[in-house]
Amino acid sequence: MPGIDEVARLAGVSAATVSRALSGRGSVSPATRERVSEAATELGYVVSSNASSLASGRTRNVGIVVPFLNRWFYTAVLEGAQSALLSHGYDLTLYNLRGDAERRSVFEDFLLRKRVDAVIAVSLELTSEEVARLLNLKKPIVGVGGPLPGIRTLSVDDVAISRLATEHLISLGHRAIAHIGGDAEFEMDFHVPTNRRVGYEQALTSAGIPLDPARYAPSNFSLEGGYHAAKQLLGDPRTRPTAVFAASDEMAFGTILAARDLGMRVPDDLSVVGVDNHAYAEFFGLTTIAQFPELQGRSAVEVLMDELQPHTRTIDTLNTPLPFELMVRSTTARAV
Amino acid sequence: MPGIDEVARLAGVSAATVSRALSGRGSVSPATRERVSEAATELGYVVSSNASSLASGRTRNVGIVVPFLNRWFYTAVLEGAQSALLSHGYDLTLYNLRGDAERRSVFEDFLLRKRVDAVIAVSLELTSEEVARLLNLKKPIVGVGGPLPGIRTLSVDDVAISRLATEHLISLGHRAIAHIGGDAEFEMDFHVPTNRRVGYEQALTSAGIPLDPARYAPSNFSLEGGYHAAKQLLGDPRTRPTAVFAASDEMAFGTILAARDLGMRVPDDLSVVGVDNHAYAEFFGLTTIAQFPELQGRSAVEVLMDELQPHTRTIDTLNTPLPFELMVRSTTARAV
DNA sequence: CTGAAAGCGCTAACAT
DNA sequence: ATGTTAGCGCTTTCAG
Repeated sequence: MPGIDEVARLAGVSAATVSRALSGRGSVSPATRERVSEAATELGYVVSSNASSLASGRTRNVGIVVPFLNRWFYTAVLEGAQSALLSHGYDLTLYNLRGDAERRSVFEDFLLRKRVDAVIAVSLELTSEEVARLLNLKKPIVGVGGPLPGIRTLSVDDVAISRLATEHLISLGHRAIAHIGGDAEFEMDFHVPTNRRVGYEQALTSAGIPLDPARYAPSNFSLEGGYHAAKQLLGDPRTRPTAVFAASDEMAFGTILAARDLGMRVPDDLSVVGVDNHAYAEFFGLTTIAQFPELQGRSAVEVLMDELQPHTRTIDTLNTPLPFELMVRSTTARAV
Repeated sequence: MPGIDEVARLAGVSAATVSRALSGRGSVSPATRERVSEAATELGYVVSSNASSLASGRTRNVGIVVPFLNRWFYTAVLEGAQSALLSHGYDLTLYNLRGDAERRSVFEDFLLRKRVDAVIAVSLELTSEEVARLLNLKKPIVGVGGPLPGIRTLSVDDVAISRLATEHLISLGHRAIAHIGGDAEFEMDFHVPTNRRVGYEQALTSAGIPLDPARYAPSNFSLEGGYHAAKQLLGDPRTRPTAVFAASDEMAFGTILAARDLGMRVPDDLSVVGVDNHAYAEFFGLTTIAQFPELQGRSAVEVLMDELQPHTRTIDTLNTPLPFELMVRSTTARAV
């Protein structure tokens, strides 16, 4: 492992120049820069991130905090963020909060070690103390997926998404439209559910369809939860809805399976629409609202990079609202 | 952000003593240790990992390299590893290889920055050059899930797993047992498929059941892939198997859905067994072989910790073969 | 058991 | 554009 001095010697310059040439900060003549690069590759030199960080105060590393790993949405955001960071030359340190002890130590120790230049918080509901600790870092922070008080957040417009989903069903002639959303417990961590429900209700109201509490089933965003909620909703043939809007694709899959088990055909007897465009959505032919979580991760990184290195920005993701898109497949059809 | 000197001043000792007291290396009297800890908490002091790493050569950070994030197995391993690392006070830097450019820079730049004390490679098929680079780091490395030439690896016994799965079917009286495994392309990244097929064939042969190439369908370990492979296998009613052993739960789910679509009942007309104990397995009532990927991640960390801090080890995960377990649910039944 | 002193390997003024 | 000089904030000999 050669050090900067050996590169300097080989290139016939000082260590300072090597540093400048390799990092791109400060001016170096093209010729020297070239010689330095060659010397560096020849020796297989790679800067020691610790020494560099200590001296410069920059770590080229961002922390990303997620509540779980085992849900499709988080890993997709993570992939987007990871790949964007890599292309900017940044490392990504992962903090998974699954568990109270872990949660405490992440906020009270790990994030304070000055190992990160910035933090991305994914779909987290944080206590005010946790938010305070984050802000105390005096580092750029951006949230993805859920509004955090005092922290800038990238989120899709959940109300608009569910309005769109519901309007799609209405436009197909459905009026008996049920909704499977989140329950109180789930709300704690996401507060996405409420927004989705609001959009659903707005759409119904605009269409002059009265709201019916019996058409709402709380669930937990999982396949299994969706299955049980759907059974509940579809069980009574006299009150059966003709369409279900599920607040996540996984719950929509559960709904499709429940409908089959009840002998209903999708979409003939029941239309189903979800939200996410999950990896399985195409397989199930699920009509859904895509929300591009990878892009969300990517955008979060762009926002941070813009703060970290103000001139480097390529595209203006900062003021673009996050996109979503209705993907019409084969689980929705005209009401009979 | 207070520095070590302020803590030293408040505790009335030198910076060296603070360092010793807080890190646990070198001897400090209990009384002093106590005073130092108090001073540290009072000031909210947390060591700067960069300064510490630079001075000590230890980073308290391990890198984990995965080929994808969007498969259940990887995130499960990741969760296990993350949580184990956290409890040891280590950070986890994630490298996701999805893409050639990314792959190159991970191996040629990122891993060389001396930011990690050790590396975990998950289910990776590496070129010999990549392996060489890893070994060149002179850092502890452990693989999870696939044998890497020259690198110690933790893997379940895939042959034994699939022998068990197949024997379970045989013991239920099945003789027409099909297998859905990996295809050539997939083999590149995992080489798990071959082992699974070997176990399947061993079990059949031991039971005196002749192998039939028509009973094997290659696929790609996905739900969709399993679905199509199963349709192929089950399509002809005259040659239909009475049981299917799928090399992953996702493919098993696909098989179940394909069977339904063909009007077959599971397990009455068809028994299905998978491998993984995927999060959805219980929902589908799938009989499967659990392989505890979280534990695999956890064990990988224990192995590394054992090298990094030789005396600290709690349990002996080093010489224990990785466990797997047949979970009998409701997709397997006696052959009719 | 504790303190003083010498770096770890780089970067950032400040000169030139 | 480049070199010189101080550190960045800790850890670790080495003394005592």
